[in-house]
Amino acid sequence: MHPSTVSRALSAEPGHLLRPETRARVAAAADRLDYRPSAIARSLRLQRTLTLGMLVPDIANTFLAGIIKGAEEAAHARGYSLVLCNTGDLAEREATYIRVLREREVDGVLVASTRMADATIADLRADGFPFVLVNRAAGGKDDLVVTVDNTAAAALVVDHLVALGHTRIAHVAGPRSTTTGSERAAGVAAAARRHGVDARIVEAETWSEAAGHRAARELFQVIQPIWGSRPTAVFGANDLIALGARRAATEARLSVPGDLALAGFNDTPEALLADLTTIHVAPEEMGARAAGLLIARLEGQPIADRRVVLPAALVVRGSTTGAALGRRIA
Amino acid sequence: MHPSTVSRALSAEPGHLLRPETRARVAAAADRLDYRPSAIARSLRLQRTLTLGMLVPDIANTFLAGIIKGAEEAAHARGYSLVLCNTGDLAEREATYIRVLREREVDGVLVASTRMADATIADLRADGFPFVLVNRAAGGKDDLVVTVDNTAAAALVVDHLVALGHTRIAHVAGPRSTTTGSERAAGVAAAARRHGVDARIVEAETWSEAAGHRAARELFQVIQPIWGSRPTAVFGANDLIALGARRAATEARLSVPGDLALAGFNDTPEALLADLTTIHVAPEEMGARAAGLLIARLEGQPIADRRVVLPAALVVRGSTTGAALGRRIA
DNA sequence: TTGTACGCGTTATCAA
DNA sequence: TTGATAACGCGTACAA
Repeated sequence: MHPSTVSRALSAEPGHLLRPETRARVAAAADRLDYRPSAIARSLRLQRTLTLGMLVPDIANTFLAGIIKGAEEAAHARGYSLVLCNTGDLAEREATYIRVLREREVDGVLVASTRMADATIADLRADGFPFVLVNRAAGGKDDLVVTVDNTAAAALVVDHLVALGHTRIAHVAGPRSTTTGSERAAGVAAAARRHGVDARIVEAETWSEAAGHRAARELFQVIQPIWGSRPTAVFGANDLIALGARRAATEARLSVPGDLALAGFNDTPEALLADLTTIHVAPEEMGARAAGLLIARLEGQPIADRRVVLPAALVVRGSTTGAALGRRIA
Repeated sequence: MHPSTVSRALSAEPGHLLRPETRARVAAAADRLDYRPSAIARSLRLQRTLTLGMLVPDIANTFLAGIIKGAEEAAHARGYSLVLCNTGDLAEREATYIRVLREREVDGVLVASTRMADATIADLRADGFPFVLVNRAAGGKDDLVVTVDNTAAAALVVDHLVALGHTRIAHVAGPRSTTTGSERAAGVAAAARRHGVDARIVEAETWSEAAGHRAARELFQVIQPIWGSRPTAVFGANDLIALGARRAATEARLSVPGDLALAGFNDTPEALLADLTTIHVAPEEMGARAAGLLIARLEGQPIADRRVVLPAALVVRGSTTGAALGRRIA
């Protein structure tokens, strides 16, 4: 049996002419010896690995886990594997991972990391290395992006709170160094201005419950005295931050929604548990779309939209009943 | 410049004798051309990919996400990458993924999948393919395993409930087809027998909140009438199942912990949110230990313990105050 | 329809 | 100390 014949027999390409008998003989032998063609050797020859890299700030974040899940599923369905990299949103680790992934010659990368140093991403762009940005804004106009309209979604929350009658709204923003953090904060500011209501913005250091807690505690202790009276509503830039704010509120003897309305962003399982009003985004679809976009790019398929903006809808739950305003709404 | 010289210059191996000048010249050129050695070609030559596969039933499960995070971190620290595979605990997908991973010649696999068909794992064993089982029991005596003592941990929960005075305890078990599910159920049964208390066990179809809800609803509707009086405590085989049970309880107009004590397993962030008594396990350490064990095996390092059993401690929270028994405990 | 020859980019070995 | 050579396992152009 000759290697090239085996290769042809096992190839999915219909272009190869060989008689059924030979093909069958190869299949039988392969089965008997449980022969596995080496993807490594194939990658070396074809100059593609059918592998994608994925940069994520925190796997343990349930929203990001959903994105990963969707991406992995979509990638696998198209014959691609996914190499997962947890960056902790640290620029240094991001750069290291990008280097590792490129040495391993992944065909492209999905970047869900928000704090990605512009330099690193600019390198990718300059080198023409295929990538898709997920759940974060683009640097360049030509980048492939799957995201939500953070500014508009944040405004939805403010609209909702204002409709309930709130006029003093605090926003615990995500890190300003992240694209999502600054976009959502901008959305809050713009909407508040439009409604003519008062909004104060404090910044959480990270996208975690703990950082939300710290920032909200500072809000209640520092901002509130300056503001004069306390906010009647707090909007956390993601669900975790909102939950941290809830803990700080509890410590300040403020009940939710009795004394304080509370809203988050992402509609993670935690938001449902905590009965939190939030912005619903479909993470698995986001991941799947991103992987699909990257693979389309890799395989030279036509790309309709370079920027996919997924819908983001307000989900109203018990944490914003208006009870903080004297039960305006039952 | 000659390829082998470049290889030697860029190699980390200290065994290579070459003069500093040459080394510097290579480094300079590599830098100028931003040359990246091909990990693919190296893998082909060295017959190892420095890549691990990881089989997980559900990335979106926060406990598993923690395991993945720990494993990825540990792997990366040792120079390995991690290919993530989400199996949904489906035997067919597990088999497919194993095939893909072996074709890609990953050096070994971490198996956190609980429902892994014995046939597939037996294949790995028979072929001498390196693997480590994480958070699930071993099939074979010689397998490498990182787990907790599920039986003992489940007994801890029963001990706690009995100490509070509960005598009718219901366990919403995980799927019997999973090793963790059956071990925890066995632990409950044994502990109940030892204490001479009544325990009923129902089975959730999956490790999800929804399945926990369904099973608990059945518990309240079917088992309870048979039992005569309702259980005063429900122990879910993981936190999600417990939260599903809580929802079913709420629907049955039972308050927690007023009418019903509730406990879970894993101490996920959700358990903290829901103030759930649970068994604390350190998922990141579990993942890290598993990756470490696998890499030690791959690199021929001595292995002290083939079976690592991590500590599992009871964390008592508000969901089991004894209020269900007329506030035996304040 | 099948066989032959070559190259993908490394690194180990041997020769210089 | 460095250069030359072979081999890892595959896919493909070309020859037979």
